[in-house]
Amino acid sequence: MNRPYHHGDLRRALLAAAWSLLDEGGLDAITLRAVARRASVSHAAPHHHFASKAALVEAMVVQGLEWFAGDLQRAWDDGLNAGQDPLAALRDVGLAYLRFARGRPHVFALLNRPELRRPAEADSPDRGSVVGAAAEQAYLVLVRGVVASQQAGQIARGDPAPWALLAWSGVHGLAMILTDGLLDAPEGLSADDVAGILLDGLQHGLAVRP
Amino acid sequence: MNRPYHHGDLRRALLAAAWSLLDEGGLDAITLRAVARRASVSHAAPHHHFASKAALVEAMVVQGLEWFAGDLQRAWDDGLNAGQDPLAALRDVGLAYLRFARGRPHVFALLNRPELRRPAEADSPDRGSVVGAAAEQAYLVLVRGVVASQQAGQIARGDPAPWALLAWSGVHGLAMILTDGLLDAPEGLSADDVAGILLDGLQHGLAVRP
DNA sequence: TGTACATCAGTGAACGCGCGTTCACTGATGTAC
DNA sequence: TGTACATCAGTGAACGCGCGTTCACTGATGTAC
Repeated sequence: MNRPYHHGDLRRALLAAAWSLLDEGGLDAITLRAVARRASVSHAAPHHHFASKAALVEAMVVQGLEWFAGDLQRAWDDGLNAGQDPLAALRDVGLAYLRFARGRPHVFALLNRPELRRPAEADSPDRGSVVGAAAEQAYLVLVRGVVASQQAGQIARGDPAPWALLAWSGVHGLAMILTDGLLDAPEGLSADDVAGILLDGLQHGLAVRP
Repeated sequence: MNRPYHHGDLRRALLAAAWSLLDEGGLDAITLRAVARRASVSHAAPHHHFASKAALVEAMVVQGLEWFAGDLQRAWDDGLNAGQDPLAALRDVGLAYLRFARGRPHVFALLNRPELRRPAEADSPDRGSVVGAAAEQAYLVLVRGVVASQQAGQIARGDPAPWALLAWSGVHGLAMILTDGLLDAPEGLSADDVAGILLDGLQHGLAVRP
């Protein structure tokens, strides 16, 4: 292959290389040198596109959060478009959450590394807020779902935050258990079964009590 | 201080040093050299007590799981001894879970590193099972609580595993959120408030529906 | 259309760093007699 | 109670490793005229 001296789109290629390394070996597998190697470029080349390793990882966190929030939003929209009531659509958001975590466990784990979501040093004062804004998008999908369910009379009125937190905790906890967790899934149950059980339980927990 | 040439209890001192490093800086702060430094010993000394860094970390995981399971068991016993019904005692187990996670977030995170709970290589074939047995102790506290609640008529009969999973997911998810998570706690709520809300929600989700 | 030149985006050698591990060693301890 | 000696538990120097980063460089590209 007759590669020109200039790559043309190295920044994108470096990110792609980093994602594939992450999927294969987790965060520890990401080093600037490995990324450069996989992109078939000298190990100093990435510095023209990312000022430091931290900058590369930050770009990944932001992109990962966008994917994640996008998946959740899409599940919500699709549910409503299919004529579901808000609580059922919210359940689909939970399923999308679990599907994301199971489909790309290392990406999911990356998004849950708190030290990557805080400004590391004074050299990037706005880092926390950029990342924080991306994370907020995901949370807002959930809160909007809770509010819509309240308006439809399916969840008790009042501050939606506690309900959103309950739902998020349950789904997040199960996602951790399935990908990372202390527990194995109970014998004889598939991950989908388990997800269904959890979401049923949450739905009962959230539903207005007659 | 007139330290003798032989330390006397270096293995224990090394573990203590490793725990304090973990609490201060997380898993990445644990290196054999740093542990030796903190124990005021040359950096080759730990090899007389731990064959490798992995062996040290494994010892920590086992000890951490024992602490964790012990806290849960104690909460359950104390609840029953105080005359509570099983579901209320189970709620106290959840509180103990959250208290452990918040009190020693890096220890909690350590217990949730799946790569540390699997045998790393063929050189320790029984490693997974030693660690797994420790983890199982914690889970069994929960399952026993669910079974007792079922016998008391507070949770619907049948396979306790799904209920245990629901409870574990909710508490585990909240623990992750409070220590590591994507979300901040809702404004104006303390972590204890949030824990109370979650546990109320779970209790409603678990309770037999009249 | 051609040419001069600034800028961009790579290369490859080199830096210092902390790491886990190995090694020959030595001082301290405990035991047999 | 002494003494010889094996064993234990440290020391400190050295190893190779991969890392992030820096540097002087050079080939490719785009632009002004």
